[in-house]
Amino acid sequence: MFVTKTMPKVKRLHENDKTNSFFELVYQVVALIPEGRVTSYGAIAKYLGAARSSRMVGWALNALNNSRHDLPAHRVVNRKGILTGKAHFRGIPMEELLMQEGVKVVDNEIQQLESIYWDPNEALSLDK
DNA sequence: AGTCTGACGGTAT
DNA sequence: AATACCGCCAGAC
Repeated sequence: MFVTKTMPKVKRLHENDKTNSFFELVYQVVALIPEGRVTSYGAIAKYLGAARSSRMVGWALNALNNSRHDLPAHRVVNRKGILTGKAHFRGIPMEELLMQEGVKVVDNEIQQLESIYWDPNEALSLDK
């Protein structure tokens, strides 16, 4: 399920299969977010070729709630660095998960977002 | 089958 | 600066 250097393939997969692969693609990208870094729903959507489907990224992560997984969903925040998905976390709070990785969070908002922001559009650039 | 609802984001007002 | 609007589309009814 997880992909590393084959992300370009992911794009092709998306083009070929427009049914329900979107969630899987989201999970693949989320799995690649480095510890201590965060990205946004919109950035993931854009990387998957669905720039205007950021809401679906959140929806995809929401679907994780009822199943076991090892995805760092807490590393996905909105474009301003606000922990908008906080309410959906069970067990360890999203904020705490981030703190454990050294990410500073104050009042639901990530501090110094720019310095830890991880953009799949750059990190997983197809040009590389 | 039709409607509604979002872990969003951009564009307009 | 703040608010409003709406496209996106899979699922739940």
